[in-house]
Amino acid sequence: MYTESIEDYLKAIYEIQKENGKVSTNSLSEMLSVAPASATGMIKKLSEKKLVTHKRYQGVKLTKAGQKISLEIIRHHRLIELYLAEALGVPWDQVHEEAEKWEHVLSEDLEDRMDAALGYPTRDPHGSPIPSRDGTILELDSIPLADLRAGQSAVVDEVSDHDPDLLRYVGKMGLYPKTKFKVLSIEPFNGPIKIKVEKSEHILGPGAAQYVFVTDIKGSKSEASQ
Amino acid sequence: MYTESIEDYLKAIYEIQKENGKVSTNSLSEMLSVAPASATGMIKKLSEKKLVTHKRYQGVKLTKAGQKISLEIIRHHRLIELYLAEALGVPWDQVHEEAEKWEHVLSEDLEDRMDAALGYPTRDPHGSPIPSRDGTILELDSIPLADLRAGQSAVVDEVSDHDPDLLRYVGKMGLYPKTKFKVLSIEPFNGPIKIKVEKSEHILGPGAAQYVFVTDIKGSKSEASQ
DNA sequence: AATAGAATTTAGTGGTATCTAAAAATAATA
DNA sequence: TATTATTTTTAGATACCACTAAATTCTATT
Ligand SMILES: [Mn+2]
Ligand SMILES: [Mn+2]
Ligand SMILES: [Mn+2]
Ligand SMILES: [Mn+2]
Repeated sequence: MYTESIEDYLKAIYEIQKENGKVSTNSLSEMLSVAPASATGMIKKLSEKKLVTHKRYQGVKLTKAGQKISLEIIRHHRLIELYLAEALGVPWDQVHEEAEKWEHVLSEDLEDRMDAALGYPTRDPHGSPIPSRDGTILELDSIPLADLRAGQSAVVDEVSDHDPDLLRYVGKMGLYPKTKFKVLSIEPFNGPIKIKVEKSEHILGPGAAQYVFVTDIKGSKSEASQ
Repeated sequence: MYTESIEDYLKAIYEIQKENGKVSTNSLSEMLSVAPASATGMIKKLSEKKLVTHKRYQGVKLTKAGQKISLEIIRHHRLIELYLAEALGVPWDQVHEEAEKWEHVLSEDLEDRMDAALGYPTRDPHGSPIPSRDGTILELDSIPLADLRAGQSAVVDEVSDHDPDLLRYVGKMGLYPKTKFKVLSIEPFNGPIKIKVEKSEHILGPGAAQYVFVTDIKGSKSEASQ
C-alpha cells in the first residue's frame, strides 16, 4: 500500500505529536535519523497525499487518514512485540528492533491470527496500549517515576521502548509493567531514587526514572499529579 | 545486508537452476515478473558483486557466495512457512505469500528461536527441505505423480507451493506430504488420474499431478523411475 | 529595528530498481 | 546460406528516498 518510509514517517509523526504536541521538521529528522532536508521532502509528499496538513515553517499534523494508517502500523508493531515476547521468548529489549521491520509486511490475516492467539491483548510488553483494528487507542495518564515522592508506592504502567540499554537496566530490577513498587527515598535536584520491588531494594538513576511511567499512586500526594 | 531485490533474484536463480539447469535472462524475468531488461540489469549487478558468473547471452550461474545467500533466504522462507502453519494455523496455500515478504527482515536470532520452537524441522509445509544454517540442503529424488502407473501406491513427498489454487485443489483431496495414496487408474495422453487417499477416491487432473512429487513407490514398475 | 542564530526549505546529486523502445547477438528455418 | 524469429542487451526515462550545500524564513537578542 504505502512505502516503508511513508509508514515510518507517519508513525514518527504520531509519536512526536503525542509527546510534544507540535511536530517540527527537525524533530522528525532527528527521530528518524535522516537529514532535515529529507524530512522536508517527505513532508511535501505526505501533504500531497493528504496524510498530513502542513503550513510552511510551521510543522505538521496528521489528517484523519494519516492517523488511521499510523495507528494501523503501531498496532502491527505492538502486536508483533507482544507475540515475540509471549510465543517465542524474545527479551523485551529486542522485540522493538524486530517489530520495526516486520510491521511493514504483516498481512491483515496474520495480524488477526496473532491477536487471537494472544487473547486480544490491550498492551504490548512495554505497557504501551495496542490500538484496536478500527483505529482507536487508549490514552494513558501515567506519570514519570521521577516525579514520585518518598513514601509513595505505585505500579509500573509503561516503559519507553526505544533504548534497549534502558530496558535491560530497568528489567534487571524487575520494573516490568504491572509491577508494584515503593519509593523509599528520592534525592533532590534529580538525584538517585531508592525503590523497593518485591523484597529487594534498588537505586534508580534519574535519567532512567524519566522513562518509566507509573500509575495507581498510593501514599502522600505527589507534586506532579496535578 | 543485501537488498530485497537481490535476495529475490538469488532465490529465483537457485530455483531455476535446480529445475532447468540453465538460468536464462528470460526465465528470471518471467519468474520475478519483471521486464527482461530489468533482469539483465540485475544480472550485471550480481556479477559485479561476485554472486553469480555470467557470460553474455549465455545465462547465469550462482557462485559459492551467491548460493550461500540464496540458501539462507530459502531457509528463512521455509522456516517461516512452517512456523505460520504450525503455530498460527495459517493454511498451506497462504504461507508462501506471507513468507515472501517476511523472509527478508527475519533476524538470525528469531530464525534460531523459530527453529527451536519447531523442534529443528527438515521440511516445510509443502514438503520442501529446509536448508541447514550452514547452507546445506537435502536433494529430493521424488518424481511427479503424473508419472505413476495404475496399481502403484506412493507417498506424497513435495507439492509445488507457487500456486495457491493448486494447493487448495490438492489439499481438498488430502494430498499433503507424507500422505500415502494409490493410483487406481490413469488415462493415456495425459488424461485424468483416479487415486485413493485413505478411504476416499478422487480424480486428479494431469496439470496438477505434474506438480505433486511422490516417493516410496510400491507396486508394478513405473515408467518414469528410470 | 537591525542583526545573529536556528529552523526550514530549495536546488542539485547519487543509488536502487523498475519500465519501454530500439539495437545487437544468437538460434531456428527456409 | 540467407532470412526470420527469438533472446538478450543497451539506451534513455521515471519513481523513490536519501544526501550536501546554499538560500530562505522565522525567532530571539541586542
Ligand atoms: Mn519500521
Ligand atoms: Mn513497545
Ligand atoms: Mn521475497
Ligand atoms: Mn514452501
